[in-house]
Amino acid sequence: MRRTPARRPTMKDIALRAGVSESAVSFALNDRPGVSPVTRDRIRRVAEQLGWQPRAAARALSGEGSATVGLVLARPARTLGVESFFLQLVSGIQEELAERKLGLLFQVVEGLDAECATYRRWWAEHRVDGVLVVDPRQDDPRPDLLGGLGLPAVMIGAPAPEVADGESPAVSTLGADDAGIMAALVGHLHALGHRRITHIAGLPEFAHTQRRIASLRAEAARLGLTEAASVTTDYSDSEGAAATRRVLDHRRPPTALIYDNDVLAVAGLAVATERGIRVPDQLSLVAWDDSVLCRSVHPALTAPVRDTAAFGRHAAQALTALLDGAPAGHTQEPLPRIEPRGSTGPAPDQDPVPAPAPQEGPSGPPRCS
Amino acid sequence: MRRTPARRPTMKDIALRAGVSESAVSFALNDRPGVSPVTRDRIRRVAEQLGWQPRAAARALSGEGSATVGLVLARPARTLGVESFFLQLVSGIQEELAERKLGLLFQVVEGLDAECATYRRWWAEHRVDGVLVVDPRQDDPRPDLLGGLGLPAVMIGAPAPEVADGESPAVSTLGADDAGIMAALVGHLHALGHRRITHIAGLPEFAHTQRRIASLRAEAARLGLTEAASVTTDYSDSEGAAATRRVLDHRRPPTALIYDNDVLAVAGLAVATERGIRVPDQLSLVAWDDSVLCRSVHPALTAPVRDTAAFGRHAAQALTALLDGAPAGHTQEPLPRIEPRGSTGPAPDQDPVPAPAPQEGPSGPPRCS
DNA sequence: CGGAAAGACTAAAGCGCATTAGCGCTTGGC
DNA sequence: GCCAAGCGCTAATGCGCTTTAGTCTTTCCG
Repeated sequence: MRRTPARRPTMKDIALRAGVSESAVSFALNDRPGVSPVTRDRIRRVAEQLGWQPRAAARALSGEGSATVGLVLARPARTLGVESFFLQLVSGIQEELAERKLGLLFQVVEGLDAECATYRRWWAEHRVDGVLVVDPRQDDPRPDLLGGLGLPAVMIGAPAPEVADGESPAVSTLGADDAGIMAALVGHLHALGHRRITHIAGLPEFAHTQRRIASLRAEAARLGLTEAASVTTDYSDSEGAAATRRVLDHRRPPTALIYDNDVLAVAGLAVATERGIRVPDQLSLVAWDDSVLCRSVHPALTAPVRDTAAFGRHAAQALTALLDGAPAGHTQEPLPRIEPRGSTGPAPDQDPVPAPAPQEGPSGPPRCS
Repeated sequence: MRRTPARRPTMKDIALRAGVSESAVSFALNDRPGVSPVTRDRIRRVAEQLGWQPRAAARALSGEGSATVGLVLARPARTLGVESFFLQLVSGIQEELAERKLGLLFQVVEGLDAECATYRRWWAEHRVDGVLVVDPRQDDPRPDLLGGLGLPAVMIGAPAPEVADGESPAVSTLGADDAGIMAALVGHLHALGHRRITHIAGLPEFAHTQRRIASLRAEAARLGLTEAASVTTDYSDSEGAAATRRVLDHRRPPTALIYDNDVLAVAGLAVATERGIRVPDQLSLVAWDDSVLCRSVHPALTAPVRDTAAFGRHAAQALTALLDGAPAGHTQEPLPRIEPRGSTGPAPDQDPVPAPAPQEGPSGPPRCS
């Protein structure tokens, strides 16, 4: 038999017990003037003794906001439970939110449209005070949408927006230096003697994918590398493996591969292992995001080591600043350091010999973007 | 310059426009009797036209519940962003919740105490109508806590609780057949000729860890395996690797290893690779949870393939049933199928030769639980 | 010593919704 | 032809909190 649940105390209970009016209680508990220090203390004691907590809905209804921020993840299911990145990010976000007693409303949806619909609904229902937005895109409709709704937002991993003089941007942005990282990775490989580098990228509609592709091209031009290219994938292991096979089937395959996330890189490493290509002797591999994964496989994967939890914390800080009334602005994350591990080494003198794959038919021609 | 955000319409606006009272609007929009079909339609149209959505706080305040369920993840940060399991689970949970227009309040905390504190706070603030609880433990305090608070809850991955006749359990449970899976895994390995099996387990305080350990012991006894043991870890890659090293350093090392999650297994595979132990010729590996990871590494890891998203969906269904007033009960997940992959093969005729680890001092004696 | 100002506190209204009581009208049964 | 019942709707209340507008008392100053 279920015990009848305890009734939660309200301010009225406190007022009764402390012998004051409800307003006095409100003033006392919200650090507002209007009550003497002694009364304040007494009220506080009673509140504590009763285990009172403000009822979220009542607060929200009387104009205080919902004390909640939202986060929507819009990724196809199969690439979802994959990257350590998100849980790390969320974990960092929470650290900051917990301090401010803000809740995190979380939603996983299939695509961009559903994501936008979620924002609209949250806005209409007053469910969140602001949102954190991930995976900025090319021609992203979300800043305008959120700006139009007047819903405070932080675009995580987006560059500073271009705004006309005097205008203030609709949303805050938290930049990750993709170009800088790419330059560092290419520099690392170039220093090891690599001249043919291929970039196995993620989804082309994401802005950071485009930035990385552009940066690779720029660095290649700067260093005089004529054979540097990017191919895009959907972040899934299968496409990572397939792209790797295609690239390695090339007449003059690259000596180094840069993968846009850990899953792609691990899948690529498996392809190399399967083909008997020695890493890093014949082929060097780099993963974009560091993770347990990168450290777990053998050889461990060279990767830029950034503090993802801190990234999340900064994003949450940018949002709380916005909620406090600060104008939207831009923050830039520091450039992470490249951690060289077993998967990168000096470029081979000769090209790696792509042994025919064990149980595989002839591969098609490599398709590079 | 930020546009002044649009004012969100309330029922009063609808009432005004439709020329009826607020109550009529409430009746019409909540499918309650008291308005004629024509008026109802008119009101509905106006509501739609205005893009009205019920304000969550107001609903909650007038006794309707918060339309939100909570999920707390209490895992040390370093083992967090690791398993695909959680995001998959959450993704499944959302599918169900989205249909019922329920939000998911998500929180990551450091430990059990913080988790319990979160439940208390959520309860006191009326922030959630129910919670989903993961990682059931030995002597878990959470069912009693939640039962006492009268907060509907579903323990994900917990066996049916023992309750006295006539009593109903405090919370619902959704069982995963750990014992059955372990039996199937041991059976698979036994059929391949393996006789020395070690189980690299997860955190000992989790109930499922204990169930798996007990099941391994039982199966070993049934099959007459004298050398079957479990060692526990914290799920981190480093402990997975360390445990693997210790076990392989044994005088007569096992020919098969069962890992309690994908990360441990991948770390174990890396150790084998690093030592030049051929998988599966000399050593077979099994991962408990299937994931992209298991499929990405080479050789791919044999694992029980369960539909984690469905698991999450079922958990959410159990909770919504509870919210609808159904009594707490138990549901059992079906036994997943074991997917044999490249990491398991016939037991070697001879023991695998544990080559001395490259840069490592002599290992201590293996410690098994 | 009178009046203004400041301080401590209370009363009351309002946030947006659900719900209950109640009002006026139409029907139906006898 | 009258009363009861039912329908369609409105008015009013309450959820728990914040906030504004007071009220009453004390203090300070000219």
